[in-house]
Amino acid sequence: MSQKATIHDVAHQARVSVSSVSRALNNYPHVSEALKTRVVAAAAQLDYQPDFLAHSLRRGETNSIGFLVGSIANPVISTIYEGAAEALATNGYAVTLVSSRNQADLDGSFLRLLESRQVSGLIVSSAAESPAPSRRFIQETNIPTVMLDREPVAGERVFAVQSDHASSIREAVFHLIANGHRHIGFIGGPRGFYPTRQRFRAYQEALHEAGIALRGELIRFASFTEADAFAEALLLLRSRTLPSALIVAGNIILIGALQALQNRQLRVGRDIALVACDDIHLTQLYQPPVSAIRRDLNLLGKTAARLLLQGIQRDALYVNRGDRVITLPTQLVIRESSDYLLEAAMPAG
Amino acid sequence: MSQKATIHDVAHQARVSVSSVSRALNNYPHVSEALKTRVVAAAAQLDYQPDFLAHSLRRGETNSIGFLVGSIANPVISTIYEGAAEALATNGYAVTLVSSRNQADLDGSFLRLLESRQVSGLIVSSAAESPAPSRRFIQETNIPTVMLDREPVAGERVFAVQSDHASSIREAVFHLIANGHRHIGFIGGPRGFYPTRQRFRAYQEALHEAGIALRGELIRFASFTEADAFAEALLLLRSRTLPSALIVAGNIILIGALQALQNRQLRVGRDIALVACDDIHLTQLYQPPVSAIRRDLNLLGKTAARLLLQGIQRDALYVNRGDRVITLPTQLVIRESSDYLLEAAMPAG
DNA sequence: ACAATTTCGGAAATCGTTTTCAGATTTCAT
DNA sequence: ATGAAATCTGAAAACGATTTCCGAAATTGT
Repeated sequence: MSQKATIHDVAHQARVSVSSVSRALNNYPHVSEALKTRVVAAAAQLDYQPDFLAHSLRRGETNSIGFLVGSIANPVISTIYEGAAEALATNGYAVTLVSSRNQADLDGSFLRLLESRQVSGLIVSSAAESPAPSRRFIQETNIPTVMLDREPVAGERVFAVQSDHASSIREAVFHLIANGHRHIGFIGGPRGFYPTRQRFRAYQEALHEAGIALRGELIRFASFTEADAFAEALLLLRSRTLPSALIVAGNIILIGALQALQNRQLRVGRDIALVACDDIHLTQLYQPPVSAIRRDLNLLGKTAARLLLQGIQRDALYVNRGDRVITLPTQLVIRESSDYLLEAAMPAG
Repeated sequence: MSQKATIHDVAHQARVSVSSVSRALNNYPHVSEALKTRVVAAAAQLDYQPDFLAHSLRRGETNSIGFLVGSIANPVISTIYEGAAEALATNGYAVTLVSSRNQADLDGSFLRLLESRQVSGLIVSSAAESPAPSRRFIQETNIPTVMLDREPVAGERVFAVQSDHASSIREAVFHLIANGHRHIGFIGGPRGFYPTRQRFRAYQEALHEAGIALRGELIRFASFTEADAFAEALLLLRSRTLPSALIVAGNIILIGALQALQNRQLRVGRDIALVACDDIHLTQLYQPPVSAIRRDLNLLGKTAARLLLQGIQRDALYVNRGDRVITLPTQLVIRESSDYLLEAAMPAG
């Protein structure tokens, strides 16, 4: 059968040299119309596609992006991915996706894999935090990198897209307080995890401003598994003082929390108020619908892609830190799960 | 700074020729221990990593897999992906993921993109069906391909992993009938879509066997969007004869169906029985919990990966059709949404 | 008409590997 | 000791593109 046509075949067909073919096809200056049309015709006739590997080897650029996630089965991450992938695809980039299965210790080796594949840029949304080898890698590599909802490491070519978790958490806390709640529980993800830190700090600050003392027994942190979230939620719901409201920081955590609430036979929106982070199908369809903090995940992905492409193109241009971190807004959507006044236990001493 | 070390640097360092380095590192036969240790030492010292592009160009193999999906934000697909990706990663393959955003007309160009990237194999889970250009591509390409839950096209090197939708749908229909239902509605995905066809056929056959006539007004097909599923479900629920039970074929469809049920103020598990396909978090946490057809999605992905790697390795070996299509079991999980007897309208004349 | 400039085309080098080929060395049997 | 076979090694040719370099041709200016 017809082997794949090479540039030599095209050159032969068009009766010109290989270099002329290359120039004509990559529209270089100083190439006559006549030659150009002849070459394009020949290329079309032979259905010539430049060899990707040879092209990249010579050019030193692969036109592909490495994307590291903790788990693509997480709906938040997969939606971000879709946004980024669309923007990247329209710019001619393909993306190599690797999942570390929420095992932070694998991040480093996956990043090295991507580096060895010579990706032109990196988008990172893995679990690893602070003094992890993967962060050192990002700091030291020369590959432009965008971190998703993470504290960006130092580095000229490290960018970040974050969500403004804090303001919506504040809003949620004040919303609950306004509805009469004083015992507001909090279940977060891992403590080292950037969104968890942001959310928890906002929770603390808002309570402090409202003059409500923090109660350690109403605060729990879980890992990234539903099972663990379930266990922590259960512990929380068994604490001496049952909270009248609960803030659940993260979509996986929400699963575990709902399981725990059902297990304890607590009716959401009656026995306990619930506010979730990440507005997913589940929060909208649950009975009663669950208040949630919404953000435009698709935009988040698109923004990451845009930032990365800039970082790749302006190879040498200096970009100051202000432009290297973008924070997108969030929005509290109040639904039945928390939209009621707490009758009992008004501070009537 | 230290440019990346090449094989020449290693050769120089070890005072041997480049070809010897290559042989030593790729442990070829007939290479002396002395030379080998010298080379490994030099390589380690220079932190030498073979250049991926040069390697692939020469070897004619990229050790990467192309993965085409309609949408990775679909939790079923992303779970399958995770399963496949893990198996592929442990075998040294990276995967390039492309999403056609459920636009079947884009499939062809994405497949060509993957081909031009010279992937060693393809896993395809796109929407496109029957006489689509993308199917012709798969039929004609020389790249080993695994189709996920699709009717495989003809071709020596085309494999498929499917789920046994039919048996669980039958079981579901009989379960509903046993509980007293006679008006059982069905909402499927696109008609050309393989899982829909399988499910619908089983639905038809089961009703037929039970001697219940099909009612066209209780059957609807939706596209892949929730909005459309919602619209179709609403139409169904407004039909002259309200169904007492509903089978919902697919997780996106389920979203729309639940919206429609809530919109019509029909209580699941009381006013209407519900059986969903795909057992996702939503079905388990919904109140009441929703009966669902469960399958091991991770295994599905792993199986696809295994099949593909076989197809890549046994380059010339003939594999007969029986071994090219694998069907995995499904399982009906009955929950409160359908686990009750229909009191009214017993056939008591 | 001649020199100076610009435009264009082709041979060859390059990217960093793997692999072929053949020459050199060693092992082994006789 | 000698020839054949087995083992080791290095030079050079791939892989398929891009890019440099140089000379030929065409254009321009005087």
